[in-house]
Amino acid sequence: MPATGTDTLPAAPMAPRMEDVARLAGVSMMTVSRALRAPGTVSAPMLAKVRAALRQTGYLPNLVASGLASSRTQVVAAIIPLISQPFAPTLQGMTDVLRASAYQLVLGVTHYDPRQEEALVRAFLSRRVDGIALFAGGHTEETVAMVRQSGVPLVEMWADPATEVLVDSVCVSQRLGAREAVRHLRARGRRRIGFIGGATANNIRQQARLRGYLDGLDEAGLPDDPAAREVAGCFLMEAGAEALARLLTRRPDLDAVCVASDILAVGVVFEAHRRGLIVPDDLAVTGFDDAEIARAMYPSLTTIDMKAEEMGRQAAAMLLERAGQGGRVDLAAMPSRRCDLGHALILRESS
Amino acid sequence: MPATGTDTLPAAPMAPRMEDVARLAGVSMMTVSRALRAPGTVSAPMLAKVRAALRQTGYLPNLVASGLASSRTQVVAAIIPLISQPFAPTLQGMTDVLRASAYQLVLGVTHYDPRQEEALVRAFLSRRVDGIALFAGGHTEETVAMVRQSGVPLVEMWADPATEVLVDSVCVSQRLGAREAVRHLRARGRRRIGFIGGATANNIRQQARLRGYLDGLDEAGLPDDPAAREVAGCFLMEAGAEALARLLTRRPDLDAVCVASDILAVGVVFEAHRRGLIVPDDLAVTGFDDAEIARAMYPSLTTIDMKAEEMGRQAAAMLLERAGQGGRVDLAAMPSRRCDLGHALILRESS
DNA sequence: CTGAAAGCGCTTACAG
DNA sequence: CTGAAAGCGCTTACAG
Repeated sequence: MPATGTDTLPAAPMAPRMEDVARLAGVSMMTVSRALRAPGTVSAPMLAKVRAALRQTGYLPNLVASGLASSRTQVVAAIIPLISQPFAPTLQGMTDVLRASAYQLVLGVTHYDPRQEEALVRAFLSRRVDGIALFAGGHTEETVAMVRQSGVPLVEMWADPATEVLVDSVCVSQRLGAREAVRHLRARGRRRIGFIGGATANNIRQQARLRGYLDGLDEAGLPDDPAAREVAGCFLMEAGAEALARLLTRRPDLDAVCVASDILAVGVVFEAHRRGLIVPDDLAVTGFDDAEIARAMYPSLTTIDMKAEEMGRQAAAMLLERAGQGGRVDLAAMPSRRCDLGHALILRESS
Repeated sequence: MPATGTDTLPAAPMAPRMEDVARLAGVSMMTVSRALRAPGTVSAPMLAKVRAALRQTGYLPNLVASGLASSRTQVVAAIIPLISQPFAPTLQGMTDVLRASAYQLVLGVTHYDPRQEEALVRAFLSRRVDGIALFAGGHTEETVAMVRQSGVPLVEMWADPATEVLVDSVCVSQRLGAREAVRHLRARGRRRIGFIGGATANNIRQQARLRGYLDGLDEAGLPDDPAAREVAGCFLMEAGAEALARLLTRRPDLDAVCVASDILAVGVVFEAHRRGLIVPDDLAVTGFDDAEIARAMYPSLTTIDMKAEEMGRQAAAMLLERAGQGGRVDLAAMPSRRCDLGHALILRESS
């Protein structure tokens, strides 16, 4: 069977286009387009014809084409440091809100690297997303320049109220939260309160929490002892465990540790048990974020609730509002908005 | 100042287009397009002119337009049940692989609901993604029909090797894994081995793990005691704790529990401690997935490694390969591919 | 190696 | 309320 004529082959089953639906319904493309986006503006008989044709063809609108024509992609980007606690709930909150508005979420992970954040912002601007949610602080100059020039709606999440932000932001009181943790430990009679946190470079959250710890010591008239502070290598439980081990080598007499992350705090509690220390009797521990495990573990973990999921919901809502108002944002002219979620000390068994 | 003439207003700072770059460089749009996508096909002097213009304008290609023109969006969709352990590492693996190929990831969350999965598949097909990664099993008929008709490259993740899949798949031996967990507990001398898992409706992973547990009992000549099995209400640690509480009410003499999820198993261990039971002396516990906490907790958790991150990497790689080969997939004509990651028993302190 | 033309599948803006 | 025309910003396919 040589040289099969192309006319004898079944046509490639192309996805039906709006024009196909229109022809089948006996109306113009515009009527189909309206029936889809604003059914109220189409007469009942027309609408019925269109809907029948829609059903018959199994038509799926091409959102790439509509994105090009309308300059609105109905896509929002989320840029997070890691796909893990406590950021996963923030992502969850965003997808929940976006779903209700038929928006989709594109995801980028920076691994706490400002250069990777820059590459992601560039990629998302190229995709003409309708908004970008990212973490406050630690941006390169180029990232800031691109965002400003593009005018894309932007919201910075996990900012401390004192953080300088670019435009809109959702913030939580991280500095006050850490101070409250120290106050609480003092009220429980603890006198030698250590601190374990993550690296502060490019991480304004860890910076604010460390400052809050120092505020707390200061307020209590306790001296800051740098040897009673330790930095965990990364945000893994094991890194928290290792940090406690190093800390106890230098300061075996600590009776409390304020830990700037639940993930690290969980590792701290496990390491304490491993060493035969009883939490909280021998060592009180407070965490940060109120991750799932803080409530579930035994002993349960006293922590500062950062409202991770609500933060995602608010960020998505702010982005949708900007997008609904027309899209472009002039950073110089528009008033920026801030949503402050505060913080909450959650008392549990570990302190 | 009435009626400001529009010609006196500064033009809205539109993002530069390829045409603007071409004009500045004194070349045609095609040359700019080639310089961007296949620099090797452009002469050195031309390339230099284009690159200078690119730099000067700060041009960001419009990927929406190029997606429409080329029918390739460079976007892949991931549809997962929940943004949490053990799926977060799968997502992480996908983003890592996709980043290297300049693909982006759109995310959808089903909450284990086939109807939500269907809505997400529809939305992603409308966006003309170049591939979809979703979880094996639990699809509606409509989901299957849409995927088949669209011909979009698809890969099902977290399948058991025996699972019937639509096209390509990445699988892990969940049934064999559970059997091995029971074997291990038997070898440790345990005789009354209970089981805790999640709901099996729409969840082939939990189905396979339960079957593997029954295989293990059968192999050991132990009778299946339905009262020694319990279903957790959801995949939260607390649900695991509650499940153990119910189980011990009926069968207080269990000396081991095979748990079909690390998250649940962690809750089981905490609940055991809460009740003064020593793990593993009084109660041995095995988990499933090898989540971060399995290694970090004290006592550390014996578990079955499901290679969550590698699964994401493989799924992304398979999708990229299909996309690179031209895109459309004819399910009837093309051979489907399967990647089997096996499983591994990780021995730790809890058993 | 370079470019002019046509077209991807929609929506915007304007008529009627 | 409905429709014909133009255009969104690229790439494909074809010439030279």
